[in-house]
Amino acid sequence: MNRANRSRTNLSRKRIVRKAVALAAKGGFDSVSMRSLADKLSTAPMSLYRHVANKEDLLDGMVDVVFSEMYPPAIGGDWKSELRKRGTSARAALQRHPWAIGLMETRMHPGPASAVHHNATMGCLREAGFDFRDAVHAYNLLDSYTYGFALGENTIPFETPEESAEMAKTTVADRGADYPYLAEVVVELGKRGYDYNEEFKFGLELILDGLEQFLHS
Amino acid sequence: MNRANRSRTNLSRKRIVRKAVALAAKGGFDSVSMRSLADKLSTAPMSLYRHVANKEDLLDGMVDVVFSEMYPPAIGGDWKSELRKRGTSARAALQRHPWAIGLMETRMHPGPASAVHHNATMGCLREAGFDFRDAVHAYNLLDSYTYGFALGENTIPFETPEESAEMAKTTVADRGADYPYLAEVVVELGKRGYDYNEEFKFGLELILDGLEQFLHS
DNA sequence: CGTTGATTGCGTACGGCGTACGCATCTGGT
DNA sequence: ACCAGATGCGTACGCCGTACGCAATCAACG
Repeated sequence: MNRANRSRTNLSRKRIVRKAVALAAKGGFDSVSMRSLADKLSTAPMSLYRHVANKEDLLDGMVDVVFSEMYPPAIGGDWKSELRKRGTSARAALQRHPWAIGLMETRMHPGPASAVHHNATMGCLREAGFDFRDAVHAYNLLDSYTYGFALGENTIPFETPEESAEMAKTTVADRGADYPYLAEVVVELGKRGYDYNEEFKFGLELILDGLEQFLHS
Repeated sequence: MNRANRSRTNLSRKRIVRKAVALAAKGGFDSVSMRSLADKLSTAPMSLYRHVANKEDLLDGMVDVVFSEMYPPAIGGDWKSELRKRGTSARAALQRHPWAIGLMETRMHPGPASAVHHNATMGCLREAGFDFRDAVHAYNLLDSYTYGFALGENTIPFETPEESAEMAKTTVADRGADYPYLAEVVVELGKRGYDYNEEFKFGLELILDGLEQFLHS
């Protein structure tokens, strides 16, 4: 009766995945449960399973959304600047979707956007002159750095000044004298904070320069 | 009656944390629940809470075990070789304890081993000649790479040949022609597999060389 | 020795989770 | 008008973390 006139094809994989990403953005990754997601879509939990095999499959979809937001480097262009753009946009995407970091490289069934992206990046490296093995090396290096940086950036224990201060106390106060270098970090970083953009750029540039030298050697 | 003669102080934070790490090693991270852990310790779930504030606190303890297994670089030694040793042992530790990767940088209450380790690493960089800001840059670069690499290494979708083959099919078979570079990766890697040691070494060496150049510029 | 107060272990219970299973309802093709 | 397949959903099971409070034990003291 009530739901009788609800048009039947309101639900779809796409709509579900979209809402899941939105929900994760608003309430954090843990707030994405099949139950809460169903609520948000004004439907029942088990209804979702007609469009999504299981939660793992849902995560596959969510991850692919993130991949679709990363710039796919042009194959055959200026590899260094293309990969710089890729790195920057990848970090930005992971910053927008922190929940994705631990999932990106874990998927058993990569979606279409993932395929496009990986193909473009690998192609960019190969056409830049790296042979297969070195391209894999370079790819791994770039991605490890990017994901690792995002991991640190988005899960840093002190986000607010007061949390930082609290941590400074519990970490350092008692035993600060024993760990002078660590104390310096906590104090200094609490004072001026981080510029993550500059931080990321430093590493990315160093790696790209290193790869260029490697390529011409 | 039955348990009356059970010596009372069998349980302790240390024993609990140890068992938790062992359990994670054997059955995977998800198998570490307060219930299963209590089982392994022949006690009741709620008994654990006398020695551990909550599950988060338990994770803090587990993470500190992993930190304690990483080589703390000597402050004032040959920074490059010290950091190479540190990097190698850090990766090894994360390989032994894959469940830790996503947790290491997230802890709000770092344990003693964590403090020692971070202090040593930061000290090694400062005494190598990096000023504070650059030392932070270098530290972030090294750790991002290490954690990112471990993340990829330990969660790679294809571990067994058959899984690799299955993934090759679903990823590439239909649409392989559209993604030639990706197809190459799947096929080649399925054929000869990975040498993670060499893979990690490539990036670590490139980064250390880059840092050295940066230091002398 | 007896008493007492603190420490430690645990039984019960609550509200969440993912999802197997099967029925109810709607829709499009004949 | 009918039926077959697609779609939505109600119920139920076995997990999870943990709040709460009682029971058993041990340490200290009179």
